[in-house]
Amino acid sequence: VQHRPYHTDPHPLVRKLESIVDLTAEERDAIRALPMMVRTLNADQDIVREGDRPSQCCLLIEGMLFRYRMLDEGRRQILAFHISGDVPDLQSIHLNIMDHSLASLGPATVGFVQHRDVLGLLGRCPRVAGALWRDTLIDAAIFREWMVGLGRRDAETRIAHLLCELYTKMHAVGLAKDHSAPMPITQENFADALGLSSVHVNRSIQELRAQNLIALSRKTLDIKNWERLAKVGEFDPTYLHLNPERRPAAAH
Amino acid sequence: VQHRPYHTDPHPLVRKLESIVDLTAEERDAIRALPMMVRTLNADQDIVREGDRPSQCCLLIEGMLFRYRMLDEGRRQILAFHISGDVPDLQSIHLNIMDHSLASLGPATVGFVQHRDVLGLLGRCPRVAGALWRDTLIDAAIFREWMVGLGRRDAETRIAHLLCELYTKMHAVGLAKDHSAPMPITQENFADALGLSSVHVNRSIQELRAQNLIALSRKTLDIKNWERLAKVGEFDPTYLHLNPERRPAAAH
DNA sequence: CGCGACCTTGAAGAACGTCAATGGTCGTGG
DNA sequence: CCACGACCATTGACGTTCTTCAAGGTCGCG
Repeated sequence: VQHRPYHTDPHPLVRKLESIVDLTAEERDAIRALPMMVRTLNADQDIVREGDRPSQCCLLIEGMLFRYRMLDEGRRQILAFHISGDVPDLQSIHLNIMDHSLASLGPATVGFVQHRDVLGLLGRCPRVAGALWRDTLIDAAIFREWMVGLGRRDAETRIAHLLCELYTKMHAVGLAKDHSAPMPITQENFADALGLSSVHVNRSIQELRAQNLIALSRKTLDIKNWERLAKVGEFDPTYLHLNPERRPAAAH
Repeated sequence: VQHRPYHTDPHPLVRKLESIVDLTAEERDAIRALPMMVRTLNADQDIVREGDRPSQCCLLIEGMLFRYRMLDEGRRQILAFHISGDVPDLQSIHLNIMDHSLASLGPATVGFVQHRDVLGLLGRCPRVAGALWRDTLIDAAIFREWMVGLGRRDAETRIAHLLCELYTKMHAVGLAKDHSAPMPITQENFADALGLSSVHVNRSIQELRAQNLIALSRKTLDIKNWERLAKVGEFDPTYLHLNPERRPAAAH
């Protein structure tokens, strides 16, 4: 567990926000000037836990994070996966108690920013505030889409949909291309995100492989047929509210 | 379908926001001064639809609304239920295309406010803006809680949880008391909200009745044993981020 | 080379869905 | 006031999807 300041380009938050709005030089500088303590995490380490009252937010620099809730008897629901540039606990600025936990998926690098510094930035840069506000609304839209899957889609469709979503999000910020994406998510993680057992996830993934839609190995996803995967997954990217030109190409 | 201005007390948005923050007289006046066109709706009428690009927001004055998404073959997922004082499509200020639809559950009265007027209010009253932001974050917290239910709870638990949530929300704004609440939600609505078939909802409700936890008839819910219902439903109201004193009394 | 983490497989059972018919209740119009 | 229709709740029989349990198998890494 190390803590150190961070001042390297490209700043992940700048990259993320510029996929939503164009920033002025001043706005970019204001973001880069945010005091941030950097910390390196191993796999499966909690960052904030349900019940905590954090005084800082967490910016994901590298790796993936996930949010989750635990129930008794080991039942777990994963609520979201996050990629570089996300601020998964931005809500803690306005809701002082955490109603879920946040942890690293694989090894990850995060930066902590004090709430007061974030609030200062939001006050000084209304357009940045707007972009972050918009981003939390997109988060909520993703929650809704997951609800649709959890409530009304079968296992194979849920998995295909999630893979399309993850690829699309990574593609939008430049973390994936050519229908290939880093994928440090185990089948048990998928199960907990999709409300399934890991056994059934395994069998459903094999279905997708058998149809030659994907290759999904230890740490990477390769989409072999984007259109058909999107069709099987009932994937319509409207809910991600991306710029059209940031969506994956329709062609295989 | 009628349209007329609205100037009556108590203003539902004032009542709702005062359950979150205390408002000054100026803030109350600013809200009451919002130009609003009132419309009366029958049951099951769409207000905005997936794909629309609205230029106004909808304030629910009386009755209940719900948000939903349709899939093919009649599959439907209800995403949220809303009560008086809610602004279910506030997000349309920042996300210009609707990714889901909004409709009335029973007969309802709503007021439409132009985006530009809402934005004016938010600019003039930062604390109102903060309260509304907080409210959309609570919405997102409710989505997460529903994801937990859809993914990891069985039918009986899901229903009990939803009933606890609805009663608690209504209680917080004074729409329910004495463990009794208006409930214009059909079993088919419950099914579409909980990711179940209406047949299975029916059988699970009968389970709850048999344990003498609830009486649920045409239009009202009576909770006969709050503690045990909350226990069966694994209900912990933390995620609603209410003032502690606005929660239902622990005693039966 | 051995250990731990993850993936894969088979068999049996539980939870939930589907289909189809019946019954209740409420408002409405004759 | 009664009869009707619409909408909703209820019931039974039967299928399907998914879970659980338990046992290997594979891969990477110290």
